[in-house]
Amino acid sequence: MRNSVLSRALLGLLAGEPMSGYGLASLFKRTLARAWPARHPQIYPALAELERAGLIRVSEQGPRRRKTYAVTREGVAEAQEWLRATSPDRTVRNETILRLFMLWLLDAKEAAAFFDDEIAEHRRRLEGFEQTHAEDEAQRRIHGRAAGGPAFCAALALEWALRYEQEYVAWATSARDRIERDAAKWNAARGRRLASVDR
Amino acid sequence: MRNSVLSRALLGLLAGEPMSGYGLASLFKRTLARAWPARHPQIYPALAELERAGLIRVSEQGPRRRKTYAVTREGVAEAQEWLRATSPDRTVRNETILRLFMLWLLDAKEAAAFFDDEIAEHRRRLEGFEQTHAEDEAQRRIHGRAAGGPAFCAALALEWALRYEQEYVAWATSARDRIERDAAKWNAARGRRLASVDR
DNA sequence: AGGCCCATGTAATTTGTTACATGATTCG
DNA sequence: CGAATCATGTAACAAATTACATGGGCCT
Repeated sequence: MRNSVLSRALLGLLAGEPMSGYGLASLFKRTLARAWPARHPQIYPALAELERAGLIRVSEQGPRRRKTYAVTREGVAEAQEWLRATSPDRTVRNETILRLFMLWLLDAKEAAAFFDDEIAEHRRRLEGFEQTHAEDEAQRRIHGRAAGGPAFCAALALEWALRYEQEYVAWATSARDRIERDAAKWNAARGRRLASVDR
Repeated sequence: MRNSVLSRALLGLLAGEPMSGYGLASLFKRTLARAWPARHPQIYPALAELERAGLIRVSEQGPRRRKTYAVTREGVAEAQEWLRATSPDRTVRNETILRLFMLWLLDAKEAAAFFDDEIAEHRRRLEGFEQTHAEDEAQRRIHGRAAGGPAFCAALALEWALRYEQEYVAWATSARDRIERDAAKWNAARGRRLASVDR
C-alpha cells in the first residue's frame, strides 16, 4: 500500500464516521492539521487506491458528484492490524527549535523578539484549545460521553494540545526573560563568535 | 535557493563551527534529529550549492577527501536575514497523535499497551536528556558559560526537550490509567461504533 | 589482513505541496 | 445573478528517504 500512514489514517477516520474526500480534507484542515497535515491532492488519489483495494466503498452519492466513503470490514481489520503490529515513527520536525540553534546569530533584542512572536502565536493556539475544551465539557455535561470511541480519543488529543501549549509558553517566556536580563552577555558572546568568521 | 530551511540550517551550524559534510550529518544524527532530521544525501548536494553561491567555502582539506566548510560573511548575512525576515513554519507532524485519533479501534487492553510503549520510549528519551543536562551543568560549573553563543542556544533547546518529555510522560500516564480504569466503558463504546461497519 | 568508521557522492523512489482546471449548488 | 463554498480531480514541482556505489585510513 502506497503511503501507509495517510492511507491508514483515512481508514481510521472513515471507521469513525463515513465521509467524502472533501469532508476528510476539511477534517484535516480543522482539527488534524496540528498532528498530520494532509491536503486534497494527497487525499483523493489515496481514497481511489483504498477503494480499488476493497478497504473502503462508496456508501452514498450526493449532489456535486459527492461520494461518501465508508470502511469495509477488511478496511477496519487493516487499520487495526497497522495499529497493533507497527510502532509510530516518532520523528518530529520543528523548525522553531532548529532556528533556536542558530538564534545566537541575532543580537539580544532580535532574539527576544523571536521569542515574543513564539509566545504570542502559541498563546493564541492555547486560547483556541481552551475554548474547544470548554465547549466539549459543556457538551459532555448534557449528553455524557463514554470513556471510549472517537470523541474520547479526540478529547485525549486535545488534552495533550493544551498541556503542550501551556508548557511551550512557559518555556519560551522563561527563555525570553533570561535573554533580556543577560542581554550584554548575549551580545558579547555573539560578537566573539562572529569575529572569527571569514578569516 | 533550493531547500531554504536545510540550507539556512547548514549556514547557521557552520557559523557556529566549521565542519565537514560528514560532521554535519553526525550532528544532525546525534543532536538535531529531534528537531530536524536530515541525512547525508540531502546535506552534500546542499553544501555544493551553498559553495557555488559563495555562502560557504572550503576552509581546510583533510584525509579521506574531507572538506571542512566555513561560512563566508555573505553566508552569515544570509542566515541572519532569514531569521529576521521570515517566521518559522510551525507545522508539526506527530504520528503518535494521529494514531491516537483512531485508537478506539483497539480494545482497552491494546490501547493501554499503546500508551505503555509511549511511556517507556519517552522515559528513555527523558533519561538521556537528563544525563546530557547533568553533564552540561558540570561543564558550566568548571568553565562557566555566557548567556549567548551556540552552546547557550543548545542548552535552551535541551531545556525544551526536558519539559516536553516530562509533560508527555505525565499526559500518557494519566491517559493510560483512565483507559484501564474505565476499560468496560471503553470496550462498550468501541463495540457500538464497530457494529455499524459494513452494513 | 580484516573490520570498522570516516567520508563523499549519485540514483531511484516516495511523499508532500502548489498550481492548474473544472463544474455544481446554495445563499443572499 | 454573483459570490462563496462544495466537490473532485491532475500536473508540475520540491523535499526527503532508501538504496547503490566507492574508497581511504585507523586499529588490532
